[in-house]
Amino acid sequence: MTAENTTPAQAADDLPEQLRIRRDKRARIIDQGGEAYPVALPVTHTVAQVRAGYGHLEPGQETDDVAGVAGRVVFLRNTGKLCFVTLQDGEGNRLQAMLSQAVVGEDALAAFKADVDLGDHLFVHGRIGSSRRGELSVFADSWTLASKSLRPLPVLHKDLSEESRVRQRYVDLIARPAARDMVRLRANVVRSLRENFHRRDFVEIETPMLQTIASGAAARPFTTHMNAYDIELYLRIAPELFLKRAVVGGVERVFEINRNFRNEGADSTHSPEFAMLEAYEAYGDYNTIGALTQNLVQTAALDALGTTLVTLPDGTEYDLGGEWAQVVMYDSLSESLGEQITTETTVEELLGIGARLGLELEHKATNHGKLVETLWEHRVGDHLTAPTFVRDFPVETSPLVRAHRTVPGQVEKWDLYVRGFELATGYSELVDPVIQRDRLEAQALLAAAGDDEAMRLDEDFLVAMEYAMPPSGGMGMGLDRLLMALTGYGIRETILFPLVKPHA
RNA sequence: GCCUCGGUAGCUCAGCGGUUAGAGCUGCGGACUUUUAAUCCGUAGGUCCUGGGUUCGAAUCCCAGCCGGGGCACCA
Repeated sequence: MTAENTTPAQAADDLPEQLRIRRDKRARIIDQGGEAYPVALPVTHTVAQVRAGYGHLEPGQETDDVAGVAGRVVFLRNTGKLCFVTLQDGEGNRLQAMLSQAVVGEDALAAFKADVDLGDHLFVHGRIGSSRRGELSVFADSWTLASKSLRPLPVLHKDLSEESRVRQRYVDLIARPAARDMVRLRANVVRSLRENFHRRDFVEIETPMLQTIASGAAARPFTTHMNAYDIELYLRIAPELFLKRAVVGGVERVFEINRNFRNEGADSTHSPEFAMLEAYEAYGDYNTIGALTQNLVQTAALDALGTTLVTLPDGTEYDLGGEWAQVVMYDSLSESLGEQITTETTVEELLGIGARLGLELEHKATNHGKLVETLWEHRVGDHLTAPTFVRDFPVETSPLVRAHRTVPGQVEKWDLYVRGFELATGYSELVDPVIQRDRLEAQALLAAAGDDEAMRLDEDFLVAMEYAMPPSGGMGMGLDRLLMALTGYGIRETILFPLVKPHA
């Protein structure tokens, strides 16, 4: 044995039996002059190509077509002088190979039995045909180990525990079809969104992740430190203020698909890092950007699922298609409460309503807007399942939105609710730099008073706005949440590698 | 942050004060040339999450902590 090929004895002693045996097999294969990890293999067909080209074969029908195919071993059946092995590709396509002693020879078959385990990558070469039982197969005339797995596969007929799924997604992807599907579904959704934007002549840009002021949303940021300049930096909580700078500079139809970071709670609808789509359209408003959002979601559903009719894991269905419902926040809240709520309703009255409903609202008592939004979420938002635009928000909670064109005290903002969670939000953007400065200064006062989620004042953003931003519609949509809406899974299932606490 | 349920073999789980902690799959040895989670015979594999405590005796009961699921609170 060479030093490179030897597992240190001390480590090997601590290893569970099944891991130790596989390490020993690897070492033995290499010692005997074989390769456990060959650099290249003469692959001529993918598993999918063989299935597509020969799926029609009758049971027992053989061809003279020869293929070299590789895949991960997911089943092994040994009937003595004939072995069956099922190879799986990354998408979950499977193809059987048959190794007969009469074809590969006694030594090659014995080596196959000794060297190949479940989970290994295997290359087989041989004629394509169908077994007597009708299983499409490669009748191997030779085989080669493509990559030796040192760890056993989990049982493939039961799902991994939820913890193992996220901690070892690579295993989850091998074992669970839904995990494989989510990766492709997410990619197809993102592609659909991008292509839709490109068809509309939107320009995709990337704005800073590291920011000296984290603003553009009401959220607590992550902090970090830059050594070269010796300054504290924030991970962005939203791209909004930079996308607006771009609009000021003339990128008048602009979008970004990228990550935001918020240092807050994590649950089935919240992840500390999450993917966000934001888009701004000059000479649009919250109506045009709402229509755009509806089309983006519906087109993504059609492109990725083939339908706007979503079937959830529990079997229930709902439709993302058609014209989405619209409700006005104050009207729907008034209707739900059976009493009129307006921008004139006082904080004391709202607290009284909350108390009658048994809600703890004292920590929200800083202003009218927060109370109205909280009451609305409890009474209306949590129960909205069909996609619904909720329109016209209180001004206090929306410092970046322009005043409603006819209703005093409200702003032209909608939230898009689907299945009880907020999927997207859209504005008629506030472009008056004087009002914008007033709004952010008011937020700064809240921050100074201890509200650590008040929006920060970004002076350079205000200077940019003073160069005049055209009237615009803007929207932001949680990409992970779009996947949730399309699949019914929790946010951590939509993220390939979600943050997981390390074991102690 | 609070409440609640869970953490046992490589994987999925049972056992919930009383012999030496079990099952299925997996592994290892053997039989078998058409299997589909092959079958059959034999066999190995465990800091029972961690640390304290109670007890003649703890995987099991109590306390503290770590990690995870669900719910509440906060947030998108």
